[in-house]
Amino acid sequence: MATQRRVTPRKRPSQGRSKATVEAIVQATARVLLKDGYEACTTNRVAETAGVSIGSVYQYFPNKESLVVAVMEGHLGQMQEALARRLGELSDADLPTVVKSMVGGMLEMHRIQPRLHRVLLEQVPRIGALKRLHELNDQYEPLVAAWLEAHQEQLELPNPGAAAYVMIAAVEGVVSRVMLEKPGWVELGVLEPQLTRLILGYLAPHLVPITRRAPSPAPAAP
Amino acid sequence: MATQRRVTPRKRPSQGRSKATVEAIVQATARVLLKDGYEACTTNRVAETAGVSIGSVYQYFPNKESLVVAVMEGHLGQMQEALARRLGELSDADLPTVVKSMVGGMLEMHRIQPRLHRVLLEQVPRIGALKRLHELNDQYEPLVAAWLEAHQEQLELPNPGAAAYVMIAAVEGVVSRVMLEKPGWVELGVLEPQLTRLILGYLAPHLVPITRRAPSPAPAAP
Amino acid sequence: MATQRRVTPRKRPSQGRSKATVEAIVQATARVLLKDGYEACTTNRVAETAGVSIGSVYQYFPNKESLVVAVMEGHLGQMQEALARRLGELSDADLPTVVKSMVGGMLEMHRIQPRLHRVLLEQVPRIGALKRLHELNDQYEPLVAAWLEAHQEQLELPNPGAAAYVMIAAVEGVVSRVMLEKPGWVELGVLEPQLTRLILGYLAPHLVPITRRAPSPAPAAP
Amino acid sequence: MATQRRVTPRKRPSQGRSKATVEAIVQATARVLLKDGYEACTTNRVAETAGVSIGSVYQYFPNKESLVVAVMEGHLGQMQEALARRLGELSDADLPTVVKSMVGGMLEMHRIQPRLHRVLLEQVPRIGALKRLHELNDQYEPLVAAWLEAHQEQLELPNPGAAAYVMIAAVEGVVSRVMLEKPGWVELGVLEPQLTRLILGYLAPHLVPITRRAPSPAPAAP
DNA sequence: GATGAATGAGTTTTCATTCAT
DNA sequence: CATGAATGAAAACTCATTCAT
Repeated sequence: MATQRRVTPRKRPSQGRSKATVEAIVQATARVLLKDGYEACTTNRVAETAGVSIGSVYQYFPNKESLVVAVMEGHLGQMQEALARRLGELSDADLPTVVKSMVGGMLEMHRIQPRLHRVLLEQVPRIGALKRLHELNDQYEPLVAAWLEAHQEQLELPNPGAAAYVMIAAVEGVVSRVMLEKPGWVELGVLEPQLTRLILGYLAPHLVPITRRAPSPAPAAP
Repeated sequence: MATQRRVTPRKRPSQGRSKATVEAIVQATARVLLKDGYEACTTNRVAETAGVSIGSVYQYFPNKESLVVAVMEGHLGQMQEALARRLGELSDADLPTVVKSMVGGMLEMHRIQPRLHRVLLEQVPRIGALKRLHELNDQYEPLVAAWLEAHQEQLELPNPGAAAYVMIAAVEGVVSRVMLEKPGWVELGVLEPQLTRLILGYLAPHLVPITRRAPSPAPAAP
Repeated sequence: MATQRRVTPRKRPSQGRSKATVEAIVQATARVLLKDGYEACTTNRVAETAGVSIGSVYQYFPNKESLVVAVMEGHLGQMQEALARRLGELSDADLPTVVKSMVGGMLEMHRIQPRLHRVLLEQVPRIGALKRLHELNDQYEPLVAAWLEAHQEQLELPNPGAAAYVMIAAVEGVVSRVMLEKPGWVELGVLEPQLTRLILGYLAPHLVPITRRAPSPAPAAP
Repeated sequence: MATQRRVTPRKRPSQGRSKATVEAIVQATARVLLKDGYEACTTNRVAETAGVSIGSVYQYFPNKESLVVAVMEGHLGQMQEALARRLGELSDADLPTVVKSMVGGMLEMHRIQPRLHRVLLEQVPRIGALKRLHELNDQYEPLVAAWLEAHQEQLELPNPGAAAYVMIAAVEGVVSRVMLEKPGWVELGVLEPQLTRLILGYLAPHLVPITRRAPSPAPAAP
């Protein structure tokens, strides 16, 4: 389809000054992406915004794509950390805790630079931000799968192998979309209980507390 | 952020000859997108592939973006139809039928031109394919919501207002991702029961059949 | 410099219907020139404005330039007529009458479609409207020269051969410019006496009436 | 009518190298205009003629029009200077001197690149060369008007407010036209005395020397 | 004659990238 | 290392003109 090319930074900046330059360039790229969109994000504009010459940009980055990739990696790295903080250890946690961790982690990681996230997802071609986001999620599949396996008896899983994957994908899918369409739901706390129920109902329907006549009214979509 | 511009076709073809031309152009665009990716999808290449002159392309489409939009609209239109066929009427269906329709409809609509779908999602900037896909889904929210409301008694919904939305988003999120990462699951019939259980567990956990010791091993991801 | 090409209409319309079509096309050209300027005056737009197909335009006009030339010829023809009406016969007129005729004729001919005149002069390249306008004026040089020669005795002309030319050029130059910069002057009657004096002072300074202390204030430039 | 767009240079050249580039581009534009006319004056041809890449042209000029404007500004600047040299100070000069300065200044400024002048006037659309030329002239109106006012007593002006304008327009009109139609007249010295008489007869007819029976024959128009 | 779909050479313009200073 | 002038391939797009119907 399309030709591959190097997207990794050209050289590691060793000295402090260089490191600052590289940082400035990456931040400038993010800023331009946010302010003007991908199409208007030219290398010259990035250089200008960063306050360096275009030559300096090419000192550290082999091409334009690598600039955007650097921004994406930085952003995904932060998301990764946010998720890791919550999901890091769930070895001996009980089911509600695990579900809560998962849902909470997903929500938290999507609170990081949501506008930049949107631009990376919707506007940047070829970068494969969606794929990388999925991969990020997938890293936790083994962890979740392991826990599920370890607690199989209390669960009602017809297909434990697929469960971790489906569960992660479902939460990520809902959160991701809500962030784009109804960001208010996250802040209002509407989303979290729904997701908790969604996952709990999936893993262990018999443990879902019976909710008779919920008098709580539906929230207005923003 | 970025400036808007017209993406609607320039003029309606009146004669039969020109109608064929327009069709050829749109199909050529899709073909080039698939074969060479978005970046290589230049207007001249589209014209060449369609077997028309570049002038004819601009006779009917104001700019490059409008070409891709036309492809997207055609594709989403087909998806829409596929979903509508299944979800069209669920007024007096029972719960399992409704869930099955939903899940089945989503799966079916994602079977349409999955490679083109992927290109539109991952490579085409600014077009907002993701957004449009979400909008397509959202059209069915009222339908599903109405059904949920009509059958509230047999359900266990703490927040019926959000339920339809979450439910659709979850299924779409999982299906969409599985299509990209594990397309085999769909054909193998792995996904459908999982999604059915996911939604059933969400809407009415007390109705999920108890599955003791499923001896079926997890399928290997392709 | 640039290549010559045919600018005359392709064929004379013989039938009434064709004549109407040609007329419609020429008028449409003028209308588009006025409304949108030369750059936006494309053949297709002219055809559309005229309510005929582009093919019909090329039935009667060999190329775009001939369209604009036709407009110019029509316009200059009208100017020509206006001037001719005044300058047609001055054989036995006296000096003030001749000068008045000249100045009046120039003023009158510049009252014809001044906005179209401006567009033709300022925007249309290659057509040579300025040159044609000069040529139009120059047609009257022999007439004026003959009169001057016939009345040499009462004049004070050091170079009667040049006088007609200079005189015409001066009046045309002033009128033309005033039309662009201070059109109000023409209507207010400011210009005519000045031009009369200019020419009379040139041809026969001793005949200029002595104007002591003109208390009339200067008119405000619009 | 037509949309405005930027015609000013894009960036000021800072280094010596780029200053030479800009100069080469402007000169090349003038050369191409002269040699091939406006229609054939494409940006690529200008770049080629200047010996720079097309990219360098767009580094300093936002579009084609701005190139031609730069040429026009340069040309008008030179004209301006030529006129200023003569008209700069006429505070305490006497009438014949002032008239001579005016006429001489106009003639001199029209000796500057007459062929380029013609191309700019006749071929270049939208640039408004005629208007700018008028504006250039008009700058001197106050100067001339002030002088006229200061010497009102010795003049015979029915409308001093209009006099300066009419006078300038008349001379410019004649000179401009003679340059196009009878350039020889300027060199042969035919024009200057005629214009002097024209203006003198306008401002102070009683001061025009009586010319009896000029035996000099009229020169043949080239 | 009339139509308007089709043409395609030719233009302007952009922008990632290089490299002399 | 930093600079920014210079590059030029390549893209989008226009519009006068032709010609089959």
